[in-house]
Order: sequence, then C-alpha cells, then structure tokens
Amino acid sequence: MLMITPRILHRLHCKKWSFFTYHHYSYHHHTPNNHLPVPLPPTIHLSRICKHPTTVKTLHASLIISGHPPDTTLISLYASFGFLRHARTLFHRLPSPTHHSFKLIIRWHFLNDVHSHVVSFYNLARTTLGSFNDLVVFSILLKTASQLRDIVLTTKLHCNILKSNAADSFVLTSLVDAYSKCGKLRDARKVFDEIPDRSVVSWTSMIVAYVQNECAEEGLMLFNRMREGFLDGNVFTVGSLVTACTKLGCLHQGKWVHGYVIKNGIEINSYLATSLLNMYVKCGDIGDARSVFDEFSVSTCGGGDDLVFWTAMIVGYTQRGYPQAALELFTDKKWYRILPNSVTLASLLSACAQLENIVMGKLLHVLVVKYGLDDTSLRNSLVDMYAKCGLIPDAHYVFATTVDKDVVSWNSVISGYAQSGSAYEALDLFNRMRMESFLPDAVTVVGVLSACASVGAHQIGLSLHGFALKYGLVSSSIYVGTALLNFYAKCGDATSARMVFDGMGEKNAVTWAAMIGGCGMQGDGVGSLALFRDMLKEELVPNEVVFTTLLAACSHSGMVEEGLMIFDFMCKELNFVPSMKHYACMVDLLARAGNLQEALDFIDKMPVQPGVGVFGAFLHGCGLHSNFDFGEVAIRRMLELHPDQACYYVLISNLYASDGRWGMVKEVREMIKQRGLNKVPGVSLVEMDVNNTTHVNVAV
DNA sequence: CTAGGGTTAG
Repeated sequence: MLMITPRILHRLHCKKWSFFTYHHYSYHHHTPNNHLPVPLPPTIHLSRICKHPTTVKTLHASLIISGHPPDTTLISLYASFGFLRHARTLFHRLPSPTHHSFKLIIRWHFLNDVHSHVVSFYNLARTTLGSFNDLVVFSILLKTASQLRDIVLTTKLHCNILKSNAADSFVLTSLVDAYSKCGKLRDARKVFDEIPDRSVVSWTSMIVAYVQNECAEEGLMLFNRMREGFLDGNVFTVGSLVTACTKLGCLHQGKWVHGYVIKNGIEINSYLATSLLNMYVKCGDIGDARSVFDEFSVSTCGGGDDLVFWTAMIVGYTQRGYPQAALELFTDKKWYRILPNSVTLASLLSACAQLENIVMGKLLHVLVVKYGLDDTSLRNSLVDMYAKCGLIPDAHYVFATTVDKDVVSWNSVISGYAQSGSAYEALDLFNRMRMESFLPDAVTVVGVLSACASVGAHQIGLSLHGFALKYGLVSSSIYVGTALLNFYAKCGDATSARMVFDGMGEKNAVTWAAMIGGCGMQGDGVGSLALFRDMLKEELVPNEVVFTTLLAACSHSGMVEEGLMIFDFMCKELNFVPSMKHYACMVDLLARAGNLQEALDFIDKMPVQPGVGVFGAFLHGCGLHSNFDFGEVAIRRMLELHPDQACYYVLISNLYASDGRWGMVKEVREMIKQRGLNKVPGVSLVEMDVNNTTHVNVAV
C-alpha cells in the first residue's frame, strides 16, 4: 500500500485541476488555491502517482483491499489510459453518479472519439439527474453532433440549450458549426443572428458554413459585413475566404485575400499555405502556386513537414499537366521525412498514368502495399495506371484481386480495356458487371459506348441508350450524350446521331466535334461546315479536335478550297499551332484530291519534321491516283528520316497493294524480315471511299 | 467554438 504523507497531500491538492477540465472553462471551475481541502477520497491523491497503465490496476486492487468502493477518480484514471470499457463497467456500478462524474465519463469518451457512448451517457445523465445543463457538456455534444453530421442530435441540443437559459456565445457558435456540418445553412444563420456578442470565431464559423455548403459568394459578403464592424479576420477566417475564392474560380479576389494576409500580418500556417497554394493551382498559374510552396517551405523550419501541404503541390502539378514535376517533388530529398498517404499516392499514380511511367508506377504500387493503404479507391487508381501504361494483364490482376469492387473499379477496368483497343473484353466485362448486379453509372455507359463504337456493336449500344434514358443519364451528363452521338456516328447511323445531338441541352466543343465528324463520315462535308458555322454562332471556342474532324470531313468530301480556308482560319485567326494530325489532314486533303505536287510543297513548308501520318496520307493519295513517281519520292524521304520504323514499310506495302502489285508487297515484306523489324499490325481495315471504291489496307 | 490535399470519363 502506498503511503501518503500530509505534505504530499497538500501539494497534490494545490495543483490546478486542469486534468479534469475542458478548454476555456477550466479557469472558472478549478478549486482555488487558498481553500482548505475538504476530505477527498484516497484515489484523488493516488491518481497523481499513476504514470503507467499497470499502476491503475494496482491502485484498484489496493482500493478493494482497503474497502473503498470504486469512485469517479478511479474511473477517470482508467479512461485516461484508454481502458474505456473498464471505465464504463465501473461507472455503471456507481451507487449514485453525480453531475461531475457524468461530465468526466462523457469527456473521456469524446476525447477517444467514441461518439456513440458520448451520446448515450448524455441521455443517461438527463434521465438520471432530471436535467443536465452544463456548458462544457453542451460544447462536447455539439462537437460530436457536428462530427457525426447528426441533425436530430443537433436539433435536440438546440432545444435543451434554449431551455437551460444558460447559452453563451461559445456554445451558440458551436451550434452554428453543428448546423452547418449538417447542411442546415438557414438554421445556422438563425442561431448566428441570435448571438449577442459575436467574436471573430462566430463570424468565421458562419463564413465557413457558407463556404462549405456551396454558397461561397455569401461567405465573402459576410466577411465584408464583418469588416463593417471593424473586426479583422484571423488565420481561420482568411483560410475559408481563400477556399471560397478557389470554389468560385476568382483569382482576383484570392490575390486580394493573399494581400490582406500580408497587410494584417497574419502568420501563415500550413493550413493557410495549403489553401493559398490550392487557390493558385485551381484558378491561377502553377508558377504562383510554386512560389507559395517555396516561400512557405523556406520561411518555416517545420513547415516542410506537412504532408497535406506537400501533397497539395503534387496534386497541383498532376492536375495542371506537369506530371513529371509531381514525380520530381515526390522524390525530392528535401521531403524524404514525409511518408505519402493515400491521397498523395492517388495523385502520383495519375501522374505515372499520364507519363506512362511504368517503373515509377510499379514502385508506387509497392509503396501502396508497404504502407497498408491497399483500399478500393487506390486499387482503382492502380488499375487506371496499369491500363494507361498498356499493361492490361496487370490492370486486370489488380481489378480481379480487389475484394470490395465498386462502380469505379468496374469503370476503370472497362475504360482501360476500351481505350487499349480491347473492345470485346470491355463488353465482356460489362456483361459480368451486370451479372454481379452492379448498377452502371454515366461513366460506365460512356466507356462501354466507346467500345461499342470502335467495333460497331450496334445492338449493345442501342440497349445502353435505353438504359441511359431509363436512369436519366443522358440529360445528367454531357459526356453520355456525346458518347451516344459518337456511337451512332461511328455505326453509320447519322439520323440517330443527329437526333441525340438536337436533343442535348448543353453541348461542348467535343460534342460539336463528334457531330461534325459524324457528318464527315457520311461524306456530308457541307453539313460539317454548316455545323461549324452554327458552333461559332453559339460563341463556342473550337478546340483542336474540332479542326481535325472538320479538315477530315473536307478531305473526304473533296472540299479542298474550304479545307485550306479552315486551316488558314485556325492558324491565323485563332493562333492555333497546328498539330501533326492537322498537318496529316491537310496533306490528306490535297493528296486525296489529286493535288500531289501541292501536297508535297505543303510537306516541304511544314515547320516541323513530318510524322508517319503525314507521309501515310501522301502515300494513300499516290495510291488513289496511281502515281508511283511521287510515291517513291515520299518513300525515299521517309526512309531517310526513320529507316527503322516498321510502320513506314506498312505504308509502302499499302501503296503497292492498292494497285494490285502483290509482287512488290511481297518484296517489302521480305525487306522487313531482313532488317529484323517485327512491328506488324494485326488487323486489316476496310474503308469505303466517297467514290464507292473499296481500298483494302493489307496487314503485312 | 472556427481551417488544408484525390483517384475513374469525351
């Protein structure tokens, strides 16, 4: 048994009771130092000596031996070491639990995030004691309600607080937050308006409520009202203002807030730095984001330790098209102390997918497993990464070994197959998905439709259209409409494509491109041009895909003049830099129409080195017009540029095959074998021309 | 009592 001397007893009692109190209330509730101690149960003194979990049990044992019943302090002690179940059992044995003991047991459960017991002890206290009005407990319960997004509990607490007549601005501010987290903006505002002495925290809580409930603009306006009362925001306030600007895409206002932070000397912590960084990523320049990143990681010694901050920069690079920079930041030695979490890894996997960097991708896979972050959503990212890197078997393996597949799992693997040219496997997976009773969503429909479009699976596409209509996916997503339209166009059903197009409420450049391409495929170049004019009338900015399909449409309809005009318009009026595809389309346009010399001149004038597609188009034209002199010129120049690319030989072979010179085709094939080139395409493609002549591109 | 980062699609 431990011996307690009077000296120890006095010293113990003079200490503040901060151990049992809660935040700002602690100052009002502790026992004043100059009071003589009332006789206290032995556990209060002994509890000070308990520094280790096992000593609690020793204490408990000695209490039993000395005949003392377990009391609140012992229970508290058990709870403080995390033995909550034990604490609960003893609590329920208390002959008459007091207000104070309820308060303690609630607090310990709250600190250990055991929400259900926080609520049940509160209810028990109210039935046992009749009423239970305590500002500390109200704060704890409101925080619990806020975390659980429990509107029933929030409303009940609101009633009890009003009934208790003891509400102060702290509790009301918590109530604003609880209503806000439950998505009840109006109720939050009502409570806010009732707070008599609003602090910066009250204002901030209300601003946060607006920003988090998709009313960012109101949040900014409330900040203006706050400043009318000559109240300045703190680091929390400006943080939510920056988030508001991010959500609204307001770079200008965001910069103003950044200036306000500097002007008011608000110290930037990692939360605010992350918000600012993210604001620049989403509405501004990646360079500005990097400035914030550098400034904060230099100015604060410990600032470089923040995982979320570091991740935000990685995400920024990944989202804004700098995947290489994201990987470099990840491998930067300066940040080696920080371990990535699932958010970091998800973003990095996306960066690898963009770069098709399979080495880093596999390394990240190892990290996912090593850190035990192997959840469904990360597995989905892995599936996507493997698929985009062309490792379909690996993608399928990760998918197949995922225990809790969700819709995204199926979508990722289906889209992966569809985009890597394995349309039939994609369709097969879609069947399996339905057999396993998964409900497809808009993304599924888009993926499967693109598979259908590429192999002309008309029936399946039709049933998907029905499905999409039934579940209202066509009107809900512009992607679904575009995919449907693209599907009908690729299957040669221009009427249905047009019907889908006309029925779509909202259209973007991709939608228009699909429709322009649909007309072009039917040989209706005039229709394509008319659509393009309509598109400009609706003040939509065409993208490079629109011009690619438009030029292809002109080419297929023999509209050389129009094609040249459009190319000019694209380069000179809109300042587009033509891509290799655009050049190929132009050469195709000229060569197909028989203007071979002009096409060759065009190639000579190109500011970049012509690629495969450009020569392919030219050779195709040579074949169409049986002009082998020009064809051989092109062949020689191709061989000079890239003597060891198998695809060129395929083009040459196609040229001879188009004229039925099978002997030459055989010779070229021999040449490929001799040079040890083995990249042989495995499909043959049948294409109908406008002149109704059939060209067969023979696989070599 | 108030605050930060993501992955699937045309």
